[in-house]
Amino acid sequence: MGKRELSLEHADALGQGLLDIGRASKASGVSVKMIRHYEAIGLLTKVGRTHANYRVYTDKDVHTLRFIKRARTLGFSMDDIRQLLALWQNRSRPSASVKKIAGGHMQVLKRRILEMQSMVATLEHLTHNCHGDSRPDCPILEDLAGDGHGNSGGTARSGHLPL
Amino acid sequence: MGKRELSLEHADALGQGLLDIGRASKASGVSVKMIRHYEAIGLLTKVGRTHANYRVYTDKDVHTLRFIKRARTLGFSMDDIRQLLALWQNRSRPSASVKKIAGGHMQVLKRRILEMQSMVATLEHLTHNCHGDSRPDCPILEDLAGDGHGNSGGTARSGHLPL
DNA sequence: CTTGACCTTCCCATGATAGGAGGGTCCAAT
DNA sequence: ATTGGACCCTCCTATCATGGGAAGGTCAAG
Repeated sequence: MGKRELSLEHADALGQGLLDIGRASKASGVSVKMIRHYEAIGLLTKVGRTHANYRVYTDKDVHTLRFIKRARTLGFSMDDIRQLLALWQNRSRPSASVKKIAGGHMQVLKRRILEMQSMVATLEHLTHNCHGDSRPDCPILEDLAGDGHGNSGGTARSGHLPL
Repeated sequence: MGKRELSLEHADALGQGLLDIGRASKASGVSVKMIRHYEAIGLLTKVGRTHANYRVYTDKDVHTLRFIKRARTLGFSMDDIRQLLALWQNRSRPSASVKKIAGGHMQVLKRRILEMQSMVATLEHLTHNCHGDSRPDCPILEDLAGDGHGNSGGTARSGHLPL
């Protein structure tokens, strides 16, 4: 069936190395949706268009997309990426600026890792003490409930609220 | 400086232990915004109201809020919490059900930790090789750009873990 | 009565990503 | 030439948990 081979040659001015958004997506690993989004938020300078208003991507654009993709894979925020792209495109950048962004990001990551490790440690402890059978007694729930009172029906003295 | 002391006594029928949303917030550590939100999404059964339409919280409601708060602190999703609350309120629950939810959550956490540790390892390696001075040469950018050898070590180019 | 701390509802924003509706365009096969 | 369908376009909605703020009501204290 119609498997549209490369075309858009008809477009106003193009040599080769020009891709439509679907091909740019495959070439970069960034989804079509996200490519449009990155353009919308200004991460990608406005790309070209065919006469039919189709976006046209150069090898350079695709390279930028791969850059973004890789940075996302390393967990950088879009904001960090915006700065990294600017530095990348500035051939007289000081590498210290790049290193600083990366260092800040690592700190964020490390803090999050510690938080999650603490969660895991607690959960590990609680589940270790939970028999995990058909009986209702459960230290996990007891912890969540605030330990102190075994709970539930305890303060059943709820005042009726007639409204 | 009308510091509205406890009142809402005027409300039709109340003994004590009944709080307005602000007090319930302080007592539970859950923000006022979130208390309303939890009610809206059905995590909290509808609370009482005064004649003036103010929400009224019982000790039991506050206990539930603290339960939610604690579960969030341990990183459970709202969906997990919904189930945990149901189990908590079901006095004949099998502890195995609770343990299963906690175990699933731990797996999610552990996977995320591994992902982030991998990011950190890569970044650590890259920043280690970056002089971080005024010169533009930067292995971090080289890696992101995918340009040739950004990748000297072993860890670098992968970025994906088996999920 | 005024003040101001508190409450109410409703709408909007975040960050990164995805889904879908409704409609246009290109090309190959009928 | 028409058709089918793969692809493109824009615009709107949703996610998840949280918070900000506007516009207005209520209450106790000064």
